[in-house]
Amino acid sequence: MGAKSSKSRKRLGKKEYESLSAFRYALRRFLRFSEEAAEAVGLTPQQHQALLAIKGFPGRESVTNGELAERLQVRHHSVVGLVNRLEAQGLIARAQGESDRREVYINLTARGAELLERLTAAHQEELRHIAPQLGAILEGIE
Amino acid sequence: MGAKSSKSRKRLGKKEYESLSAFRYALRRFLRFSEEAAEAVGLTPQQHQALLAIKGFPGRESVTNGELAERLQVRHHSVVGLVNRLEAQGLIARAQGESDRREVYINLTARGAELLERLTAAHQEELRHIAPQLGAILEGIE
DNA sequence: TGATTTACGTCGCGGCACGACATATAATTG
DNA sequence: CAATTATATGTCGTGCCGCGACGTAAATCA
Repeated sequence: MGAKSSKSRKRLGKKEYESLSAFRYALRRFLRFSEEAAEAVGLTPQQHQALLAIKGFPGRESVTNGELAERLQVRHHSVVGLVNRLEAQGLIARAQGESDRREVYINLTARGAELLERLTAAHQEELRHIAPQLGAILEGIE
Repeated sequence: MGAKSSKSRKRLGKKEYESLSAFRYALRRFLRFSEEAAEAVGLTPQQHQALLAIKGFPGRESVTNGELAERLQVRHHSVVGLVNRLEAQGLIARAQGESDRREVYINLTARGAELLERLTAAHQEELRHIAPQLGAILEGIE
């Protein structure tokens, strides 16, 4: 039948590209908001994400290096540098694992928690604002 | 009243941090998928986003440098380097603006369009897969 | 026409993610 | 229990990309 290409994949029309592009645009704008909020309190975007991943880890508020890497979706040794910079700023503290002394558990300091709280409040508000829009775009893709 | 801090902001409990962190985690996993899909066809993630932003621009399939910068949420001169690399790979073509000769219009070549089509199909499928999960997390934040 | 604005481009820097490799501790196994 | 293997963190050097500062050309305005 009307198969134009070798693989029998669905034809993609202008509308499909526009929907996907609109989704990425909305996403980039949210991430941009987030980047600027982080910088406004003296953090890089990645440092902010690390603090959130620690405090927001399911069931705990302390994570190992490897766990943090998984939550941030980066390699473990990328986390090392990130944690070094956060430690230098006094926003997190390292503690060697008790049962397994290879592990390093990372905790927020009071100062780290305070910065994160401010950022989190701002992000909640922004997300409440854009969530309906994001949802609408996603439905256009389905 | 029970105001502990100077600013009368809402108290944030463990649950709020976990919700926001879960959202960012889901987002990072999607972006990671996207990064790997792009690399699998020989593109950097940013190059893929540029192609999508061009082909998915509302009502047109050709954009100026400045428009592209806005859609990607980066500075205009960050786009210049990106477009240079895409042009070198034969994925896009530049054309000087007709009415305003300062403008540069960027179009996809056939090869650029072909790569983008493959990536777009894969992304649609992935998004259909994770959209419900993303929606559920977002409702937990509202 | 001179001054200002707009659009694109160049240059060098810094942050961060990565691959390759190193070190320390734990677990396994013969 | 010594030797091996697996796991967790850390070091080093590289490359991509976004940015600020600045430059150039074309359009617009006074």
